[in-house]
Amino acid sequence: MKLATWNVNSLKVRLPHLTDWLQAAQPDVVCLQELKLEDAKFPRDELAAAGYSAACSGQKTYNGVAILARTPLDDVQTGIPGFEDEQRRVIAATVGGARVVCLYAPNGQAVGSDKYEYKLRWYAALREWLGSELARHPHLAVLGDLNIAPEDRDVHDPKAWEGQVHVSGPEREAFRALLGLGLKDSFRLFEQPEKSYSWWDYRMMGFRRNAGLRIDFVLLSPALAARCTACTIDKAPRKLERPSDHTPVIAELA
DNA sequence: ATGGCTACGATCCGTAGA
Repeated sequence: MKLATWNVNSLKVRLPHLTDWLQAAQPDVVCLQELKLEDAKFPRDELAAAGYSAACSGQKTYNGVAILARTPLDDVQTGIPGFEDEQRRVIAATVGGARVVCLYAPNGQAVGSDKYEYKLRWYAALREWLGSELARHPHLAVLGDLNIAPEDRDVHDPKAWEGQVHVSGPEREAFRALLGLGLKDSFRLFEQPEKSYSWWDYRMMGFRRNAGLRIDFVLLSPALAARCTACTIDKAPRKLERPSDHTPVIAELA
């Protein structure tokens, strides 16, 4: 079983890339972020033709998340229970015996800003919720754009980024708190190439210079981590014309 | 030099992303 996550940065613009990639990569479950479209405009028919059913929680212009699967999606839930939020950042569903949580974490804009405080509050609520989800669902997979680079090796230029949003101490603590629940960063279960990233700035030829961050993750509960045989970053879609600034991350489960 | 792209929804520029 292949589980993947991809921040597509506009599903409308990236739909051709997505359908080509589904064909090439053959994932079983795909978590998408930054759809930037309302549910009424979700391309359900095109994705069904590609062999995927979908659950989505979209909004105009900003945010928006979806889960695609080759098999039916059950018990779909949106948002973090008890955390009031207009922004569509969270969707969960049961698929193939696993509980799958798809996340688009807040960006945070700048350390100390209102958006940064919102990011930390969002993470505090997320941690509480995922703790109870882990107790309820031993087979839990948490995928998405977490907008935190957890360690310096996940940052192309740690000196330049020091103290900035995405790498600040409180953000890294929030990430570690998820691992503290028992979730495993599946990418780090395996030998990986140095300077592996999942996002590159559109500006300054970020991709060509490999000036990136690793901010997209497949986190697995202990039971699923034990079944994980690989986790890879697929850079192919980032090389296309008009790419998303993020590229897919894929975990394989035996 | 705090910019540089890209998407969006509004106009021919502002907001947001990371």
